[in-house]
Amino acid sequence: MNSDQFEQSQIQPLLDYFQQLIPLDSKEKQLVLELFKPRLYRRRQFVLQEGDVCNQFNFIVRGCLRMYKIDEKGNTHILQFASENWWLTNIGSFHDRTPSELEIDAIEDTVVLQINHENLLSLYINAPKFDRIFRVLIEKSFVSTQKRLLQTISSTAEERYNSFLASYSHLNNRLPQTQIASFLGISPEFLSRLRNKQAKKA
Amino acid sequence: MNSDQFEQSQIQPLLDYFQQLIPLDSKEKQLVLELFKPRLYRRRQFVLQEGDVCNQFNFIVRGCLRMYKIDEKGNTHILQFASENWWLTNIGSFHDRTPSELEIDAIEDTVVLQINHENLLSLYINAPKFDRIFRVLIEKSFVSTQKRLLQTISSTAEERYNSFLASYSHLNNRLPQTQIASFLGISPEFLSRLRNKQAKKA
DNA sequence: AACTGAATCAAGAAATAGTATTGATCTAGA
DNA sequence: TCTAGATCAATACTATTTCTTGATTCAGTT
Repeated sequence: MNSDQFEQSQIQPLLDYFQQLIPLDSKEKQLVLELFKPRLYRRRQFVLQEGDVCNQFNFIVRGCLRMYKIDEKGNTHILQFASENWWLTNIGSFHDRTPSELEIDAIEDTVVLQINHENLLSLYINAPKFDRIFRVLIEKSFVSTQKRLLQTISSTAEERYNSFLASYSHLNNRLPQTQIASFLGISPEFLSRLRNKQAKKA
Repeated sequence: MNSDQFEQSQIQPLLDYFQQLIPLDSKEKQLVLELFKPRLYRRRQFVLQEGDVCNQFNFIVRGCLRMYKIDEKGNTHILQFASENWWLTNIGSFHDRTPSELEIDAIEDTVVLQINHENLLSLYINAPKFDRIFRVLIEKSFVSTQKRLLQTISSTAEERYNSFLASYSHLNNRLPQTQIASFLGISPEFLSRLRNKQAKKA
């Protein structure tokens, strides 16, 4: 498979995604084809390192990324997972062109379609419909972050785990327990016990 | 260990290295301290990815890096290993500011001291002695590449393996056999048989 | 004071991924 | 037609990652 075929075969999920929000005309499709580039990240590979300016907006075709912060004690706190058909970027760093405090890396081998800052601006200029599309998609992410914050400040670990299950059931068996624990803000051991408890109940 | 202490403790091998070639005065040492930055790469982490411009000149403090090319069939061919007290950079890409066809990644967790393109130029301007130092060190690498090329076009796999042993005996037990095979340009299975054969002889 | 929801630490166990070996078969070039 | 090597498949071995469990601790409830 040469790299052109690779691009062809990977771009479709993104076109479908846009199409579902607002139909695109052929000029717009063409722009997407030109400006989004596929890229493979291997497990554990960094997509964004602390201190670098985030220059990419990523659409996940397959695999799974995580965005997280490492605190002074060296503990990692996962802000967000992103798997198939989700977006991930450090939008603060991307927008303001400031060094990122967050890191992004791949939990599994992951194929993304990415557009860099410059090309995204050019996309907005050449096809203003994408202003709306990106507004909508950012709203979606924003809302889901709000929900999660609310969960976090109002629930016990078990409740948070259950709502993780409700929203991300497809990731529950796919991700190592340590990652889920770090997303929920509990210790891996405690998550192990929660799971055990629930298994016995059922 | 805070990051200052980390820098302090890691820079010495590089100062020793330079010192051995040509003694440095304190201003020059100071420049080295300011312009070279320590960095840790974890096993499998990329130092340079295909398509990016190589912007760093790396001195290996500990660990091991490899520079390689992935061909159209997906096979990887290792051009060079670099372990303690060696240098590694894609000098073509670094010098011409062109996208790299080669990749560099870490075979082991590796600490390097790196200087970027801009800072290296500034080092040459502020301390012309480094023109000579870097000329010497690049000559060394050049000569060893020539030797290897000559080996490659003139010897059997077994001879090449033996001369790998002669030059890199410290890496023989440290690197996975697959990596050595890819360096020698043979299949891992065949290397296994070569080793077996030599073990029986002895 | 006792209970609950958690954390931390240590030790093993289980699962997975990475690496090496071996035999069988195939191939290109001297 | 030899020889130096590749390729494929199966198995074995090793190392790393992940999970589980018990013991202990701790800070806020009740």
